[in-house]
Amino acid sequence: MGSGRVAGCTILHVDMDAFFASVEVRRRPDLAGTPVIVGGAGNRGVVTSATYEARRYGVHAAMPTARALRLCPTATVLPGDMALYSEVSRSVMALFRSITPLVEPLSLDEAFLDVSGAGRRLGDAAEIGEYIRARVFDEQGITCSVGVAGTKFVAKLASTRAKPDGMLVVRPPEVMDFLHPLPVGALWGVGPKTEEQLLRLGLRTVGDLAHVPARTLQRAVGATSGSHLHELSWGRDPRRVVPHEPEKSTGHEETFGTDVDDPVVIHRELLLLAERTAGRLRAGGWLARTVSIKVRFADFATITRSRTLDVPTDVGQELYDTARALYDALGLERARIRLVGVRAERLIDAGSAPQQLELGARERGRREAELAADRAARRFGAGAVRPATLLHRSGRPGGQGGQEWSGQGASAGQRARNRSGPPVVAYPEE
DNA sequence: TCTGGGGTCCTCACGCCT
DNA sequence: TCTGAGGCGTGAGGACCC
Repeated sequence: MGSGRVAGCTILHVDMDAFFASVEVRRRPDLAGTPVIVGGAGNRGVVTSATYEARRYGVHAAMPTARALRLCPTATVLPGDMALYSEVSRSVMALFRSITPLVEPLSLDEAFLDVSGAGRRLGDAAEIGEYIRARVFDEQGITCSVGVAGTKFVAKLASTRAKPDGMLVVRPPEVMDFLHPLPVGALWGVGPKTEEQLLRLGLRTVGDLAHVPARTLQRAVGATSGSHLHELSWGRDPRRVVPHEPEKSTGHEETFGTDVDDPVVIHRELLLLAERTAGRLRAGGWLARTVSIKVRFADFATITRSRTLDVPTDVGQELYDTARALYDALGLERARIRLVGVRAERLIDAGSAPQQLELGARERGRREAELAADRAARRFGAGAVRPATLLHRSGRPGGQGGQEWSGQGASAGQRARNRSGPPVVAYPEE
């Protein structure tokens, strides 16, 4: 594995190394070579990214920040800057697309590339991998790791093995030698629960799994997952690199700084989350057919409830009305709530959705107000315009301070300046 | 130790319709 | 007219990924 021509290998998996933390170090060179953690700093924050210097202390993503700091007291904790990471991500993805149109982003920091059409121009897949690594470093000042293989799944495992700042090529004849010694948990789709089930069957490695009849696996983990895992264990993965998959859902959720049992606070949070979700729907040009809510209780038990709408919508007030009805139907009497979330599901393209004759003037007026709010937000920043009740929020992280002006019954056209910040306008709720 | 936020996919149960 | 099977949509929950 590693050198020479790479016949049969045209799929690259490119993964930025400790992406968020690396971007922060680029911005603050004084932190180079030191442990840096990006994540929430509050009592309920978790690590989203950590430099390799921090990982040496056992710090990893999804770990509570408080615990990470106990393991690595000298680490610098930074809150994160998604706008900056998105900008770097866009530049990196643009570089990938200059090499091949077949780029499938998986998240901000990783993507699959099918370079079968780029060979004549740039060399074989391994040469293209090294070219990408050099250009990402030259242009962005951060490192990435590359896996090269004949399938997406092996390419992804290869990039993981190559980290940090490396590249691994797995040619088709080498796939079994590469795969079979790996622990079953290395397979895509095997998380802690499935791994536990497989270990109970005595299956520790991918090789163990490959030599068990597919029907045994299907009995253990379900028909679909069982046959899928069996195929993967033999290196079979027919999935192609697909440049664009349409979004299926979008939403927001938020964990309260401390558990909440006040229905007024929860309703207000649902309104905020519904407004944000609707803003995303309008920005993406989607309508939602289904609204779902998520409620997590103090003991971490989590429930979801959903309802399909008669008429698909991108209006925050309509999302909120449904979310609130779903929440109220739970009949929770002062239960202690840790988190609430609102999601818009079963999205359809707003442009292709049939016009609803029953869409009354009231709803249309509301939608126009929210569209005006979107325009104001683009001009003055998120949160410049919002429903009146959200101007008087307190007791939750991210709540707004008292510097703002609330225009009672103001239209989006009415604006006022607070003493130091951007204009803030409120529109009344229905 | 005490668990964020944004997603996707799968399974199962249930009601409705043919 | 009744009944059962199967398809389908919907809703809930769990597992997993980054």
